[in-house]
Amino acid sequence: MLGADQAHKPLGARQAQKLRTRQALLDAGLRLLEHQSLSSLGLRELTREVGVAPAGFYRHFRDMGDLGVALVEESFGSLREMVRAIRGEQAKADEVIDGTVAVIARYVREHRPHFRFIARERYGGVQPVREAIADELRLFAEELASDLAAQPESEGWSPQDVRMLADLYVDHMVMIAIAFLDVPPEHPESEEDIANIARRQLRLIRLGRSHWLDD
Amino acid sequence: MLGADQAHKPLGARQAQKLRTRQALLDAGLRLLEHQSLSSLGLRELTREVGVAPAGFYRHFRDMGDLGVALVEESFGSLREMVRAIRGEQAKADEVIDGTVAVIARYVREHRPHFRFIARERYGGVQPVREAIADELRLFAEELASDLAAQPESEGWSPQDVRMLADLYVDHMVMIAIAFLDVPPEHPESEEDIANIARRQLRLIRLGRSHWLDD
DNA sequence: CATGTCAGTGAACAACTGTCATCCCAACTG
DNA sequence: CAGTTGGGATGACAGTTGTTCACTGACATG
Repeated sequence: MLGADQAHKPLGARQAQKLRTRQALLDAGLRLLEHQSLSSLGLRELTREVGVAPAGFYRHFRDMGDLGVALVEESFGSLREMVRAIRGEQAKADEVIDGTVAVIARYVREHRPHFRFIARERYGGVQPVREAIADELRLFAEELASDLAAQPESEGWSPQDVRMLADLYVDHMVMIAIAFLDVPPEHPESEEDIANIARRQLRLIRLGRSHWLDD
Repeated sequence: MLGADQAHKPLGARQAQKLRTRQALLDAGLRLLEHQSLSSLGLRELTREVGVAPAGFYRHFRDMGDLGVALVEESFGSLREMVRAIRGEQAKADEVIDGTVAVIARYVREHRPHFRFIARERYGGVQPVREAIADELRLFAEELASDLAAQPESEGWSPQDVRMLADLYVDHMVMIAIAFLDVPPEHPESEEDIANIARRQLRLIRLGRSHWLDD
């Protein structure tokens, strides 16, 4: 009755199976959502794909929006690794930009369905999912803002200006990731073109940043 | 059999009525799409709202995607006026930015359902609609690029760099418009906050532009 | 005035949808 | 080893969905 054990090692075979079905539902959902949006995904369509009775869905999720929120958390979970990778490396300005674009490209390459889902549902028809994505992105922007504020280039900047720069960066990084989504996975030759444009755009923003206090 | 008359004045009462129901379908669609996405909008749900038999829908559109594409054209039709308003005025740099943000705000205020539709379906589940939106935005970016290229600030710029700047501007203007979407129409007091952030972001991009060739 | 065109109708189709009460049986608990 | 728990299956419920069809009647045309 108390849910998962406090110690997470000895997971009963009972709840292990439950988690497996839950994960199967999430995986199948992500697969089906590659070519349609969440609001048009049917409960039976999903359970049919997994091989589970329709009623079994309710053992794991209240409704489709609930599953969508779970998918948001899963997506941003793997994105958080990407963020740490960017924040970790301290290097020259151009190297930071190159590394950022490379990490975005890698993330999209390795988590394509996840990010496609995020892009599609960011302004999609299911409100709780929209809000979950907005929350995650806001959290992302706040972390980036505190990083930027700690850098010497931000000396003399007001907190509001740092935040507006962070928002600009986050919005644009999402746009970059979406651009990477369009390159066909079978032959990623055009990926370098997109990366080139993205790098120049980020460089232009950085240039604007370094002259912000020029008067 | 030849469709509409070449002279568009003497419109038969017959086809006038047809256009009226077609417009009624588009209007009702836009209304219903305010809180859901196109892929979840049902054909019967729409015809019921208009007061037309379900089969009557096919007299005007092949399917829902077809109606969606028509809505895209309608949306960008009113947006084109906004673009002309921005391109028309020639003024100091800061005034251009202020005017741009103001025009975006006005467009969203006056065509809120149209733009909400665009934002939701830009990466939504219906492929033809996605492509129609992408085409319109690409056209927009090309026009903006030719405008930018004609300005003295672009001297020495490669066409590719002008285009990457135009893409950056277009993407960000869309983000600004989406931000305006979230302000409640009943009391638009927070609109000025969003406008302030948007102006500073555009100013930062312009700053980067003016130092692009600095070395 | 007669004829044909065609936007819109109403009925019927098969397939699908979310939801529920119920039972089953493997896995846990003491 | 008994008893309880709970994930999953079953089958049925009442609606809804998109699509097709023959049709009607107001308009347009010759």
